[in-house]
Amino acid sequence: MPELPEVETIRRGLQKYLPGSVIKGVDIRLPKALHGDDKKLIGRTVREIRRHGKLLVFLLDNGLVFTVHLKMTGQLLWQGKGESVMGGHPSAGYLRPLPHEHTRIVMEFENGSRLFFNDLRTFGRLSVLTEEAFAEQPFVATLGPEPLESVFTLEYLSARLKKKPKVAIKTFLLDQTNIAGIGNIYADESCFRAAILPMRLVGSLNPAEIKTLYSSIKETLELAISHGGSSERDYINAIGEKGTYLKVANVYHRTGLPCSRCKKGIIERVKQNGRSTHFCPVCQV
DNA sequence: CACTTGACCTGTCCGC
DNA sequence: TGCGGACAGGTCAAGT
Repeated sequence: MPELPEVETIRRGLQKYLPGSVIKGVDIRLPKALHGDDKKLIGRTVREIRRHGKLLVFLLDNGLVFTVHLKMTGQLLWQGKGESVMGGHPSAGYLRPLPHEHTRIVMEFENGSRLFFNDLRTFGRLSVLTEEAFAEQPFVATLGPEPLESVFTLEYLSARLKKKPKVAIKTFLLDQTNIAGIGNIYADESCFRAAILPMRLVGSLNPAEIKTLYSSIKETLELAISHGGSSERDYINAIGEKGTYLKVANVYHRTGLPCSRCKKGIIERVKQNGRSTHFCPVCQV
């Protein structure tokens, strides 16, 4: 489900409400959804919520963290004491009281608020570990730079692209060790913004195109965050609201519709690495 | 070594 | 209406 803009939207919501809350209990309704020792969470205070790519990291006191990866259909919903934030599922197009049958973990806090982890497809995970163990996780240790932070420079992107000339541009963008947080929607949308075909090989990019791709990635992600992300079916933020990016999307889920830029092309969809790739065959070259 | 495919799951949607 | 197959935001292991 969620890519950088969606996870960042959830993070901002949680960061507003959660810090200072003390964990009182953890109800694990699907055992495999939690890795590590949940008993260590009891009595800990949530200090801060960070994001590394698509991974949410909850910093607790005493050097402990818990992480949440939502994978395809995960949701994190915060409910204040006595409030009734509803959990969307799915595609149903309506919200239901929490917990419901796709609620995998419920965290209860001393102040009466609760955090619900819903996940239809059960790919998502909550992990409890020390800060050191977290940093050593292969996925974290090899994660590429945050595309909206200063570490992600044009020079970095150029150098990294030069190392993988034979892979398709979209494949490069989806590889989390190159750049953190880009998924299928924003890979396609970034390529459209850059007017570059996603299936082209990295080695075919000239310096001007690399520069355009660089700014397109940043602009696309910033625009998506400003829309609160994309709600295709399952995604809702920490308080149950949908994101509106798909209303301004140019190619994702617009197969067969006219191109918003050149007005001539009809958006096409092809399979690339087993996933859908959307593009305008006329103005993306 | 680098790249591709299948597996992990549940659910929806489309065509016949 | 029923049924089979394709497809869905991600990542990892296994295979080529």
